Amino acid sequence: MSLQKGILGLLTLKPMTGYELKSLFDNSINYFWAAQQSQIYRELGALENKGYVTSRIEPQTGKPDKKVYTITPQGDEALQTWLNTFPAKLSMAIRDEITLRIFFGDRIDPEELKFQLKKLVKEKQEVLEVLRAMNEACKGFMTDIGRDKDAFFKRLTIKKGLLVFEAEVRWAEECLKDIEGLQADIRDTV
Amino acid sequence: MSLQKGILGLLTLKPMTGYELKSLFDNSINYFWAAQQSQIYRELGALENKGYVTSRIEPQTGKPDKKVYTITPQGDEALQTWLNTFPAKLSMAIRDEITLRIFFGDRIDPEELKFQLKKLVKEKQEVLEVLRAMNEACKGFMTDIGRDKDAFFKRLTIKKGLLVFEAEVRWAEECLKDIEGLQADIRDTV
DNA sequence: GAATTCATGTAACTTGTTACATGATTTA
DNA sequence: TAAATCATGTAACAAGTTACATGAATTC
Repeated sequence: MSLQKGILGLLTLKPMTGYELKSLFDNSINYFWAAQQSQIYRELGALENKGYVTSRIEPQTGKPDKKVYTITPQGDEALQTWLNTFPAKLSMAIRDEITLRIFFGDRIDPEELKFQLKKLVKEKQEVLEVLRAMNEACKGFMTDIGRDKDAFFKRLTIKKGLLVFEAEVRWAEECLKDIEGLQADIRDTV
Repeated sequence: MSLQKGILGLLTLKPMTGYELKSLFDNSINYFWAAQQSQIYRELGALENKGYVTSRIEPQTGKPDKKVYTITPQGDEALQTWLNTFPAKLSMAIRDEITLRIFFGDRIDPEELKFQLKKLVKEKQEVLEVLRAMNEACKGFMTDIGRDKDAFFKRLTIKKGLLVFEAEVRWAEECLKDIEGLQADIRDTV
């Protein structure tokens, strides 16, 4: 359901094709809501069946035809209803594979583990750089606070990514240090 | 797939029933890997088909019969293979509903938003308290470091929960402050 | 007397993932 | 010439969610 609401929300910005939606997901909200392209097309179909979006085909020359989706008043209302009704439990189920592996870390070669943790740090730091750039870009629209409420909320979500990913990087770095300590201890006791 | 590996990993501790596995998931690794009871039974069936676990029925008096699952050498090997082969991308797709809602926060009543954020803080802080207790409990097994490698890795995962959830609480609290600031600004400019 | 714990599961459904298929244009 | 971009989707499968069904024993 939430993916449908995410699509509706993005369509309030402007009418878009499935393809454009996919790249918007990837470039703006991917760090807190990921979506596959096949899922987007599927959900767009479902939304059209419900009358929450309409589509029109725009022929193009040289490029494939576009199918542009527009949110309807009913779609807008459905989005608003969803926004007004928070679920009983806000924190969702987590599935974090790297942590699961580390839980069974005594069965993994420490060197391999360290290699993977370093890779994780690199991955997360790349996202952090993007988020920092996004944050700076948002500041521009924030000069008169309270005016651009939209940029205000976008920045809150960016801040979430920054704080959480920074915590993850810090964790991975502490893990690296601890594992090295463990290795040194094992060498000493032999 | 990972859920199956999680089940296999927990079964290395001791043979267990689906019911016991569910409560182990809930009480120990829930904060980084959640599982539904119906999913656990389904995956246990799949694991049995693959020959990764075997089951025997233990009759009980007064209580329903138990079906105790034991990991097989093949299951152990499958787990080991999985632990040795890390995926190309370590960070998994995130779906974080509260952040999605805040992204469209300009369409939500600020008072409602604040109420929900406070609820989120409370939820997360409850988990944090459990994690802190778990962390203290683990310390007991850590007096001679390097010995109890198992407790060592369990603590690393606890640390992840602590750092990430603390970051989330900090974020929610900053959000609350920022939203109050926004409300004050709006009052002033009217 | 109602709710919780213990213990099994099934059924129906919704979401998410991976791979495939098509085909022109542009960039490296 | 190979890869990436633009643009549509389908098919098959894997994983996750919600609700239902049964039933004794225990606790509030």
